[in-house]
Amino acid sequence: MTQKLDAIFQALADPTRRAILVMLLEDDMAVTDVAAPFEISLAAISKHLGVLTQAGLIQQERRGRVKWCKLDPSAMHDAWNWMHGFGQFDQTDLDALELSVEALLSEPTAQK
Amino acid sequence: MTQKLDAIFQALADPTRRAILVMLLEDDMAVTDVAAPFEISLAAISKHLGVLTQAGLIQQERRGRVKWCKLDPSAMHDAWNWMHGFGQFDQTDLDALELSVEALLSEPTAQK
DNA sequence: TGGATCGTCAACCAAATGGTTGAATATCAC
DNA sequence: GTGATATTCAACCATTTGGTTGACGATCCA
Repeated sequence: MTQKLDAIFQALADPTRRAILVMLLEDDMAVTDVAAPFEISLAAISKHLGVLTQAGLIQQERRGRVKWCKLDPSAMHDAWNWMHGFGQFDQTDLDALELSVEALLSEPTAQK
Repeated sequence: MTQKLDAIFQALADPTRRAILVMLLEDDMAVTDVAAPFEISLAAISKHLGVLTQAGLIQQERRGRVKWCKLDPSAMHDAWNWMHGFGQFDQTDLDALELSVEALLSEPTAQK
C-alpha cells in the first residue's frame, strides 16, 4: 500500500498533472486534446499521462488511433483515506462534510 | 496555491516522511527520537523534516538544544480540500464522514 | 496507395532528490 | 572548562524527474 501511496502522491505533486486531472473532471479526453492547453510537447504530456495511469489516477483506453483518458477516482480515494486520519476538522470542513453527507442521505437509495 | 500543493504532495510522496507524520500523530518528538526507528542517517532525517516543515506539514520549535517537531494539520487539510472535489463518496466513506460529523456535532461548543 | 493524424519510443539533457560522510555549532551537565 | 549530546551544514554521489527532439508504428480517409 505504501508504494501505491508513493505513486499517487508523487503523481499529484506536479501542477501540470493536477491540471490534467481537473480537466478530466469535466469530461473524458483524447491525449492530443489534453495536451492542447499546455505549452510543453505532446511527448511530455504523454509521459505525464503515463505517470497518472501508473498511479491509477486515470485509465486510458485506445479506440482506433485515439487514446481516451478518463478519471479513476478510486486511487485519489486511497490517498484521501490515508489523510483522513490527520484531519481535525474545523467548522469550515464540517460544512462541506455535512453537505456531502446530506446529499448522499437524500438520494433515493440511501437509508439511515 | 498550486505551489503550496506542489510542496505538500511532494512531501507526502516519500514513505519515510509519511511514516514520520504518523509518528507525530502520536506525540510531539525531538529530531533524534524521530530518527531512531529509521536506518538512514540523522542528517537524512533532518532533511526530511526540513521538507515537511517547508511544506507546512509540521512545525519545529527549538527549546535548548532539542528541536521539537509537531504536526500541523492545516497543510494536510489544504491537500485534502483539493482532493475533495474528486470524490464520489461511496457508502464506506459515508460512514466515516458521518462519524466525523456526529462527533463534532455532539461536542459542547458545536451547534447545528 | 498515399498522405495526414494520433500517440509512443529512444536518446539525450539539466535540475532536483535522497542519501552519505565529516566537520561545525549550540547547549547541557558535571 | 571539558566532555557529551542534539542538530545542522557542506560537499559529494547516484538516481529520478521533467523536459526536449526526431524517428517510428498505427490508423483513418480519400
